[in-house]
Amino acid sequence: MSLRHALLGLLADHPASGYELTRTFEASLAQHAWHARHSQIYPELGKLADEGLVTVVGSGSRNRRTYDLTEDGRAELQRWLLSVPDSAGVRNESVLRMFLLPALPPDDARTVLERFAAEGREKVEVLSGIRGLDESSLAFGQLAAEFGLRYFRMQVEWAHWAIEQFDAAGEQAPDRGPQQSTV
Amino acid sequence: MSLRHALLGLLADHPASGYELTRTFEASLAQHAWHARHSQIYPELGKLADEGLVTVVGSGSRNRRTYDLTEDGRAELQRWLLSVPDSAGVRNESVLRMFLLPALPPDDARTVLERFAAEGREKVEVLSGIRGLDESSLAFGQLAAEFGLRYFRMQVEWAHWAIEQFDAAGEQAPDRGPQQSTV
DNA sequence: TAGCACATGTAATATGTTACATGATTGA
DNA sequence: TCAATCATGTAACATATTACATGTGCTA
Repeated sequence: MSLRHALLGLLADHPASGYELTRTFEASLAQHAWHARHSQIYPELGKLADEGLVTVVGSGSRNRRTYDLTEDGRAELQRWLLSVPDSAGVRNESVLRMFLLPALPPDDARTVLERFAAEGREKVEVLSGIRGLDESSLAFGQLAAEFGLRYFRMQVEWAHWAIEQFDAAGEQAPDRGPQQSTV
Repeated sequence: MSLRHALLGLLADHPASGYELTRTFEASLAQHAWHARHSQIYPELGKLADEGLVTVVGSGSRNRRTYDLTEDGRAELQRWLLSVPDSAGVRNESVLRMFLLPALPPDDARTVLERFAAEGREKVEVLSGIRGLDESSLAFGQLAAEFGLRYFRMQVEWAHWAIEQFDAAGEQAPDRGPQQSTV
């Protein structure tokens, strides 16, 4: 039930439409926190409205409706934020791939690790630009951007460390001859 | 379809039963990579066996069956590891909570951040002990442990940074008086 | 002989993805 | 007027969780 709390949390920042919320998910939450598509967001907003946790505060052209938190919604959000999470239930396909790399021939593993490091460097560059753009208020976007920056720096450093490990493992077994790639 | 690749990846390390795989998920993958329960693992092993990607290589008491990769299974695993992932689809409830903290009164946000930092410190301590225990081979467990160590150090540092931000935001608006907690 | 860890299985429910569907508004 | 973006909705399917269900082997 994290989707509904994610929606409540975004609406706590400012009222928004389903469309805006969908784009905020893509831009801000999807990377490290929570991923959701519009096909899940629109029905959930409907349910939240039925339950009185959000309410429609405006409508525009193209059937656009703007939602805001109700008092009940804010209370539920705060209750959830202060509660102690029971279990994580983390899902991260990139990290899963990295953990399973020993199943590849070392040369291929290195190739994938280089790719992982390069992706991290690119993300760091993008996020370095974003940081500090809006210093006026402490919004969730700033917390997310700083987390992302630190995360991707860690990703790059870990990948370098992992490449060293594969190199060292290769040197310890030089009798196996040059490693054959499967690609 | 990452679950099946996670299973193939674990079996690439060594043959295992559904029960062992379930425990490896809990101990090694669930934290950062992929979470799965036995109720999902057993049926998926059955499907993988039907499709010829894994095979039963032994059975013990209590209906225990040990699975191993087939050649097809290894090929599929390597194909997947070398393919470029399309979209992440990340899910991490702890991080989601942290990003939404601005919805709390600053005092409560700080409390939750302290909790987050403390959790990170504990994990770092545990993982510092694990690291270097099995230096003989480069197994996925070592990649995961090192990633975890670096991740939780980052978590602690980010939490400290975030606490500073909340403190600074509080000082910029001292006219609002002492912040009232909702708890 | 009781309690715990081992070991597997499945049904009902909830959540999430993919694909299909529709149409308005804006800017080149 | 064409393409892109805005804006929402839903049905079919896939994946994941929770709860229920059964029994074995070990050890104190």
